[in-house]
Amino acid sequence: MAASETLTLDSSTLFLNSHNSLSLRSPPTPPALSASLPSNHSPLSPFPKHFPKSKVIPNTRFVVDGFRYAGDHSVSYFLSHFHSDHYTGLTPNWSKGIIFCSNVTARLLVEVLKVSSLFVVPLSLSEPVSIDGCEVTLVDANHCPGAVQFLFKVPGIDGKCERYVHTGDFRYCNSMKLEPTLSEFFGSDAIFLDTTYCNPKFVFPSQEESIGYIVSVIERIAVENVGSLKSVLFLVATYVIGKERILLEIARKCKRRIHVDARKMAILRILGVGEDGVFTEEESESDVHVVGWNVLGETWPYFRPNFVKMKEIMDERGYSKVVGFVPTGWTYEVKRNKFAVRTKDSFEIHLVPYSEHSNYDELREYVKFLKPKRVIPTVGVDVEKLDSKHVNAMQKHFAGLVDEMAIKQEFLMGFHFGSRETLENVEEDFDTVPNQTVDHEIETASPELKSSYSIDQGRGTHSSFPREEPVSKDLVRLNDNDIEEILQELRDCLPKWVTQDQMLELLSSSGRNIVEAVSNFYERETEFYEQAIACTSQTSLSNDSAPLSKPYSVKSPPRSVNVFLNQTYKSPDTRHSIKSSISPNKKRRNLDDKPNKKARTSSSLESSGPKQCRITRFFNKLAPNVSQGSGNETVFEQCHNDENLSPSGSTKSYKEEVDQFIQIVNGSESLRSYAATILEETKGDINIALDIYYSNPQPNLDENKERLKSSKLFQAQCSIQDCSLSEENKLLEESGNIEMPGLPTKKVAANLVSLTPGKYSPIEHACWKDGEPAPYIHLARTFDLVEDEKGKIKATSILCNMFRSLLALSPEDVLPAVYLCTNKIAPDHENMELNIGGSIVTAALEEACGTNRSKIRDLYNSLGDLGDVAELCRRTQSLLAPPSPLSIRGVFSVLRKIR
DNA sequence: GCGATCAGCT
DNA sequence: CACAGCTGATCGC
Repeated sequence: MAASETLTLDSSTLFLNSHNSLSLRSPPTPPALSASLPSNHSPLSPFPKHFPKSKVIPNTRFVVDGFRYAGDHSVSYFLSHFHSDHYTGLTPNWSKGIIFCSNVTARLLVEVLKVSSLFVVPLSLSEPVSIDGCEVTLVDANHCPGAVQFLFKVPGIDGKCERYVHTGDFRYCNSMKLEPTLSEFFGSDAIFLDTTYCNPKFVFPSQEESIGYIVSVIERIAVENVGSLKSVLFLVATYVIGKERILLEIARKCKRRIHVDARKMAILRILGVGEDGVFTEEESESDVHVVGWNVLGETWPYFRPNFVKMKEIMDERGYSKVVGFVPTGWTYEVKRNKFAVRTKDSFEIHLVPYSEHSNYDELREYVKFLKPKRVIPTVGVDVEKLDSKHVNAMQKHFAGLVDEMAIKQEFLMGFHFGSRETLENVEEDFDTVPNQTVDHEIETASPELKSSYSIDQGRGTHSSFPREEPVSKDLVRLNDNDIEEILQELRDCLPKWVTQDQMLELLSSSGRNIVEAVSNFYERETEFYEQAIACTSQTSLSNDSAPLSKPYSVKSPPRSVNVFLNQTYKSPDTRHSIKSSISPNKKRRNLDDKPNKKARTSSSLESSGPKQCRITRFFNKLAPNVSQGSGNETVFEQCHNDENLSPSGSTKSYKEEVDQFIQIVNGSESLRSYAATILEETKGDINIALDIYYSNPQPNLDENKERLKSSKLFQAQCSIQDCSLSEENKLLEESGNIEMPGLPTKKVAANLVSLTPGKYSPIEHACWKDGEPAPYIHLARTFDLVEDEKGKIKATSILCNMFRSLLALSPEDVLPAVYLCTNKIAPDHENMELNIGGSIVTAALEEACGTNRSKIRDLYNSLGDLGDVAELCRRTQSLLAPPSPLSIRGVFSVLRKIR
């Protein structure tokens, strides 16, 4: 097969052929078999409701290591490696589907487990094949011989290709970074990860170190006993498949043959290791003998040596000393260069940590390398039940390494799409999976496909599956009508000022995926907006995108399209948090007279957008580096420090900031003194200064200045930033009803939300108006209060009030708000965990939505954390808002409104 | 009676 | 604390 060609397989065809061959071979077909054989016109049945998520690849019928769950729902099975906990369900009578695996595993299946080769399809490493319209690649897993990881490219809903990595059992090693195919899986939709040792407490050295230790012990003891012939017996405990490397390395480095029993020898032959005679079945030819796993002692729950057995063996085989090695998965007793040793009389047992699973750091390294959208643990969780608590706990270990923005965005999208989700509702999409009915295959099935081994050779055809990256840049292959249709769709979803060129760019960089294109647009809306301004010099713009509709002009160098096309749209350099200037590190830096110009510049430019960011905007923002927060500091302490650190000396000119400010707003020098005043007030914080400026669009300077100074709102804003809530409240209580044109928030005391539920009016006491998107400040205030609140009942009530306002005024924002509550929260509180439990949020929702606890509990148990929230919000929405059609346009118009 | 599954043990 | 795998009891069709 030429390298450029891709073998194309179809599991249904293979399956039917195998069955035909089977019945030809043994004419009296067992009734059970014919019953289980799918009829020609019945499609595969849907996956069972509670099919383990970690064993099925979304949007396919591919089942990985899930033979015990085999059934009529699939004929495409994958086996990552030959360990019984992964192949349980497979028997010599297996006939429920085609098994795809590595060559080595295929041989083991056929020769050891006696599975019919008709159902086994071996695949080569690193050679993509097309199976059922999906591209599948096997790469080595550095586990036991034959163990592979599976890489899947699955055609997605909008012609976009979804990518999944299933590691099987694996131990990460650096050479994986060199695997060329793997580079196509950066940012995969999910990685199914072997989380066996996903906990920092499991520490073990590299395999090389462990092997080195064993070798050194053998050599040392051999030298010590050099006088006496054949006196010391070395025993190495292994299991059936795995840890062969230890044996090979002992043989190589100690220049010894290794004795194994006949059974082990047969396996080794199948594995193709030790062909050059390193292994022998003759005891007398070696003083290194392989023994079964539990011969030297029981390993669980803790190691208990079996010296009795060792003595038996010693006497049997005529030695005077026995040294055993137990290569256990890990040991807690790893001291510096010392492994645990148990000795008695002339026996010693060395417990050697030798793992064929990744350790904690390696897992994180791999996830960091691939930066997937999700991590799906395959081990250590009860895969049968979707115990989301466990899964979530596991996933926490990878926070910051996964593409969190993508997850959040997807999550929001899923919400707007209703049930159309990728991972959560996998089974609902099974009926629509293409090419997966068995009916038409019978005609296309080639009669010569008697043995699936033969398939491997002959029938390679060009794959219809696109080989290029999902982010395809050519639109050439589409005809004009298609393009126009897509553009129209996009036009409906985007603000009017977006140009056709910009839309084409978006489409191109999103692989023609409209959903993604729109997402990307909102990611980069500021840049696009600037481009539009630069190109058209318009000052008055369409008013259908709320945040950008205000006619303020932005003077900024027109950015060339290429500049940011060449950037990843999530590049940290271009996506600064809108509030990043108050994140602890930066703020301190600024006050230390070491302003980070770059950071300030970009964050200021960022803030040239809306004055009051929306709740939903959070999801547009780059995930902050989680390690950056010190963790224990609260915002309150932080701000306190700031005040101490910024005495009157802060009247220093802020010249750079003023320059920036003027450049951002419109460049007129007449603004200079005004700008300087605001910046002085805001201690040089351009973000706030801009907020203030834009909240007073008519700069009658002196008057404005005075107004600003006395503006309770301004002070309130500052104090929100500074987190001195009591001050703010006092000011707000004194304040009248000064109208602030263009400012979305009403002047409402920050602490109203802490009123008792009876006294709190969700509409009157909210800080924004009906129909408007909810502002962050709503959450920020609530979180401030809740954080300070010790009493659970009070905290619940505060949150409850918060949700009541959201439900009443901006129901669309409920979900983001819940999400923010249960995870990271508003920008002001970036890098802080809200110090409340999910139960309080639940209780608040319960009260706010009028649901009862058991319903929420049920949802929580059946759907998991995110699902629970999404479902809850869906229900809440259906109760409190008129049901909206879940069309794509509806979705985006909703999104547009939110933003 | 048979295969699938599980507890218990190595 | 969860590395693999065997065996015999039990379940269920």
